[in-house]
Amino acid sequence: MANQKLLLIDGNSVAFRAFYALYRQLENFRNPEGLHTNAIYTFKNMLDVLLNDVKPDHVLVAFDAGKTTFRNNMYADYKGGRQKTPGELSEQLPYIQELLHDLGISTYELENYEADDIIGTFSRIGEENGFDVTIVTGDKDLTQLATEKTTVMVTKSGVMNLEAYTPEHMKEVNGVTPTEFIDMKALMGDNSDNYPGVTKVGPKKASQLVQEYGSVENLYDHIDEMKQSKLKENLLNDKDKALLGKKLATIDCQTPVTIGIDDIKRKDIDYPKLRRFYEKMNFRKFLSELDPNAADSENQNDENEKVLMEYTELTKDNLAKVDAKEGDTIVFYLGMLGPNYHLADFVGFAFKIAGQIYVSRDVDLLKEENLQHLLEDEKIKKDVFDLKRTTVGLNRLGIHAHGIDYDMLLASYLINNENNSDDMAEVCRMYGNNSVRSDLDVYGKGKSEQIPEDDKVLFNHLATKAEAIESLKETLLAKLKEHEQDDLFASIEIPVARVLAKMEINGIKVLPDTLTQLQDEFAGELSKMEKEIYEEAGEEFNINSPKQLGHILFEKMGLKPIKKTKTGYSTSVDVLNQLKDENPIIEKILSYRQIAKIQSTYVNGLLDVIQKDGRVHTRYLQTLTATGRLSSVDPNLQNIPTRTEEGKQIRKAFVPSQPDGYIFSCDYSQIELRVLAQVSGDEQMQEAFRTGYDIHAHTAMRIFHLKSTDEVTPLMRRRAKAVNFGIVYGISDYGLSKNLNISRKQAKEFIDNYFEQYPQIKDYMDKAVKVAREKGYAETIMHRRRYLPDIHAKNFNVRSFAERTAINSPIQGSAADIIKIAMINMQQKLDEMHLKTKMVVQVHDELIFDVPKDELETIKKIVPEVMQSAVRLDIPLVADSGYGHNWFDAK
DNA sequence: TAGTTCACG
DNA sequence: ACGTACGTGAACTAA
Repeated sequence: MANQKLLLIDGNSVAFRAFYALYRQLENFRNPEGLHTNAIYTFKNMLDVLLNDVKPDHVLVAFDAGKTTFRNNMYADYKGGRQKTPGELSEQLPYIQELLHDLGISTYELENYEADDIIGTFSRIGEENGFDVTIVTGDKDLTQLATEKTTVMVTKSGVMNLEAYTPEHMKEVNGVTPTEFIDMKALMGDNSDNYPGVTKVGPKKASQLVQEYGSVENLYDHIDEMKQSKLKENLLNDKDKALLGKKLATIDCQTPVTIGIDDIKRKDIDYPKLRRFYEKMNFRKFLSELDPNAADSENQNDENEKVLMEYTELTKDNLAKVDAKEGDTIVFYLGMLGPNYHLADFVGFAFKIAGQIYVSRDVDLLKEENLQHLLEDEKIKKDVFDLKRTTVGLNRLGIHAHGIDYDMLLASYLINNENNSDDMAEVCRMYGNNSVRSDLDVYGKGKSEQIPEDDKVLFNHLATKAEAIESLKETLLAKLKEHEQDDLFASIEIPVARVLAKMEINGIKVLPDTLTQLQDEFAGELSKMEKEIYEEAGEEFNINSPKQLGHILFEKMGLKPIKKTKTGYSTSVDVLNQLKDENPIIEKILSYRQIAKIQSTYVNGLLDVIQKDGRVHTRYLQTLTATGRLSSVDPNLQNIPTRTEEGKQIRKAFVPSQPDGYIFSCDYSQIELRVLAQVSGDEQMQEAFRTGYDIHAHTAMRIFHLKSTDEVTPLMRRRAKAVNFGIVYGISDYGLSKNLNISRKQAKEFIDNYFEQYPQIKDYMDKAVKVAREKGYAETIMHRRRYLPDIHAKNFNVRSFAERTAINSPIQGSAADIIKIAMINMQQKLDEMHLKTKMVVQVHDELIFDVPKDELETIKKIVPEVMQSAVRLDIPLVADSGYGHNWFDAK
């Protein structure tokens, strides 16, 4: 018979991980009493996985008892300086214990000892009683307990991802055995436990020493044999620290526990109590798991209680009841199936007017005179969830919405774009409203997506949405105000949403014939290249498969793999570029890839999305990016090729709606660097922009210490340009060296020179990071926020990333603010002047127009003017333009 | 559905 | 000593 299984869990450490795994959801996980529940929820999820995997007969969850332990007697500062447990977590700990008891799982804590020691003790007891032991923790310290019979599982990222430390795995990771790991820690110290170890000895050196000497004691016994070095000196100086470290690092496996192995056998689950617990915590998922049969009625009750709302179903006969007058504010919700509102089926709609809710599944009712009037009258204000979606949807019904001044989706995106969702249920939940069911729930997904047949279900759904838009409006507006974002909301995002709706509805004309021509050309080239590649390779294979390609290049042909990915060899461009000279096949693969990309993504991709009107209608996602930029989908019009000759051909298919008209394009010159010059206030760079220099040449002159820009060579300019870009991204010498293919040292020199020449930019970068640390977010010129919780991360990489983000976001985001303002002003100008020209595409720093022949001269004049005057900065904004009979010629 | 690659600013 | 440029979307393969 197989051994019995014992599962030991480090309660505090796992709760800690669980808490931070869902830290971003902290405020979404609250029970009705306001208690945070994210750690409890995640802990239970993880426990389920463990119980299922390990199938233990005995389980113990150990907790830390008090503040001080026997280790503090040896070293007063043990764990000193550690940030204290956040209140939002400590309030959850008692409930985790309660949950465990309801589940029939024992918990234990022992005065004067840490959870580690309890676990050590029970792993020993378990082994002695013939158990296979599994330990689960978020703390690597416990890996010293790994033996042939004991496996230590340590959380990697999040909670669900565990790394199993067996003695073999320890050897792989640290180069030492589990017991030797104690000596390793003694030498290197432990920052988080606040003991120092030996000066200048880190994990690598410590591991080496332990491998050589076996233990700290043995090392010092033989230290005289070591030849004189800084290391030896440090070891001698810090001998006390090393010996103390060893004591601190050693887990006590002989603690005087007052319970035995039989006491921690799993007991029966107390279902009634567990149910009450889940109810108290508002854990609907676990409740429905409890007994799936009862779940339906449970949910039903729940729903009835919360959602059964008063509403009137609208029909042709009672339409007259629905009425509002100028100055009134009403709520409107238009339901559509699926994300693409240009094509989606209508589901129904809801109004809330003067406390009354009206619903119907028949959207044609909206065309009835009084309803259409409600929606089109500018003076009757409408509150909605997703202005753009609603406007485009109504437009398909021939209704031209006006007077939508409030959009719940946009508001919640501005308040916090981090966990923003376009699912209304999720947005509501963030603000403590759980009444709205998610569309996924109500409509289903994929093949089984459908409109509920039951009127009650559908109407309740629509009604709760109308209700929630209204009931949360005050909260959201107050938040906007608190963030000083009322202006950003009302004067930028709402108006730009209206502009975007117009652009999407209009679409841009794409000629299928131009694309099919390209399709033939590319198909010919591709099959030719394919043959050549097969010949060189000596066999046929799928060139598009990185796996197969890697096999051919690096195994069959013996080229040296430069980079690896998670799954195998990397075959990306920069790898292949480095291998170019090795074999002629490389060049062919590169060209093949390039053409294949253009063929599948752009030629075929675009052909698939041309609508009946001969146009493509993209959707601009206004509530997605972290920085405030737009993104574009179905199709993405923001990444149409421009860098290669073949790619550019695609642009020839984008044409004006009238055969003799023009595509007019206007883009900001260096907008991000100009924003940087503005927000940093750097005199040198501002001066360069004011005098209209070529900014990259100017930078080259300065960082290479030249007298004039005449001395700048193309190489210098190229390098200076890369540095300018790097600065915007939050530069590092490594990144720059890789980008420019130069040494890291040289890259560092460029950067140092740069900061010397533009000192205020350096100040800006430091300040951006500092401010983000203090406030927890970065901000654009228009108060658009980006929260950066990772700025406090312990992990260097995670933190560094947040720091670069703190530098980049205000720059990228302010540039996004500026072009949004330009778009609003531009549309207003087009309207005022009654022009037929349409704004059709936005590509971050560029606007594209569909211009009738006779308006070209006007447009040439007003577009750059409007863009350049969007905001007033200390330096000029410059916009360059071009035009032609298609997008290709518009440059 | 995740991972890789590559198109854009 | 750490291991990196910032922001996106789509196609494809392979599980």
